[in-house]
Amino acid sequence: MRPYGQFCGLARAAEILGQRWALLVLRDLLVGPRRYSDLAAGLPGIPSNVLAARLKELEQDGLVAREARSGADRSVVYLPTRRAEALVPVLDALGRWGAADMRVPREGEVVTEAALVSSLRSAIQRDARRLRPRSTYQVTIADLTIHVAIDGDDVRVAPGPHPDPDLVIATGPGLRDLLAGAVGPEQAIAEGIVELSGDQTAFGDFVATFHVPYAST
Amino acid sequence: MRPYGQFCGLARAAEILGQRWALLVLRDLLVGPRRYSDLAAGLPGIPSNVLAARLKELEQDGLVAREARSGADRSVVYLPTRRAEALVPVLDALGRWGAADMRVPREGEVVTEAALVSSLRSAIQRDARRLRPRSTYQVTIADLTIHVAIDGDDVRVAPGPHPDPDLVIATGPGLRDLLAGAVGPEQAIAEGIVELSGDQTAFGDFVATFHVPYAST
DNA sequence: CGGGATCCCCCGAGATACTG
DNA sequence: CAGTATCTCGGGGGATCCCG
Repeated sequence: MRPYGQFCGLARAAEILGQRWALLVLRDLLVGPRRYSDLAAGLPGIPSNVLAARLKELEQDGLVAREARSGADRSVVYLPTRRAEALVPVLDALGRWGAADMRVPREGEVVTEAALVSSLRSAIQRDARRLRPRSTYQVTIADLTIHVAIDGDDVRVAPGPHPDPDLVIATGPGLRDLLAGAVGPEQAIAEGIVELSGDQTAFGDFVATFHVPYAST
Repeated sequence: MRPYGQFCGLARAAEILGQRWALLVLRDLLVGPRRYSDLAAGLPGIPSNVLAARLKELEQDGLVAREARSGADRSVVYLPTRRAEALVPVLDALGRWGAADMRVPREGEVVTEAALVSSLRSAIQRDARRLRPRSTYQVTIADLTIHVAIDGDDVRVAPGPHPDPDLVIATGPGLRDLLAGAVGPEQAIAEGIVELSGDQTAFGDFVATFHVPYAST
């Protein structure tokens, strides 16, 4: 990591986070602890040596901790430190900014589990008017499944299915338009952007809970 | 700019802002319009070809606009677009995060005008209790001079001297401790971290207006 | 003199293979 | 499973040159 030679917080941040793949490694770790091979699988295209180098650097910079699990499963697990967790609101803001002119996947772009979870997390509107105080959702895109559990102001987004979702939503990249409000809930249903099963009256609540606008101009 | 191949706002942001020097070029432009040579001078160590390449890419990405000034001074000026301005709160947060474990300059690190202005801007506490509703300050570090004008909740930080400052503050990298609250106003005076001239009673107001904490642990 | 373009060198990323 | 080893290649670092 070549230094910028400036006594400046932004320059220091850029030295760490400007490294190739660094932001995405952190994004994945901030969704939950990951093993080396989890990370490799969740970051299609990352060269193995680059992943190893990033993890080593991020550990040295105090953002990532290695935990060697003992016992039957003696794999190595990487987890974010408190310093990395302090980045969550920053990465959320960065992600929303980047999403502002992201409407349709480019050729060959994929959606990963961490991308989906962190996108929805960054989109949470805690003050949204809700139809119901508690609700649970399961969202599927291609072969990915995540879930959302809302309890009052507490909104949780996490990987994997939900044991007992009120509503199951199957969708695709068109979800982006829905989050931006460019497509309303009824229109999304009508146009087949989403397929619902379960308590369909909860869908409005789901849509109101998340928002990531498009760039104004 | 090699794509990450993920349909994800953070990945899109990383493709643009993860480029070497990109964040610092934007930081400088967000302080004010700059000519090519202004940028080169404000970013010590940036290779000329890299600056040219970044500007071209940032223009293509819709973050930077070129404006060819006509008339006597027919220089080219670069300015941030609205899309770049939407980054201001994000870069502020990033800079504060980076500053959280930045206490002392590393060997050879310098302070630039844009670094100083944007650091102070990101540190503004709009809800700070003030001794006086209006006040103006001039801050000098080495050969750099910037100024601050406070009018109620309106706090402005800009390059250059102020025509009629209430208080002139000469300081150095020790300003970092002051912003973090690790050193109080009186202590800063006593230890020679700052040298004041003018209305010294305004110094407490100045200190209360800006805050960038150190990392907790 | 401002605003770049060009050249060469080298590091770090990409790709792939291989090992404890 | 968790990396290291090796090779290639594009882009950055540094200096110099060029053009209006």
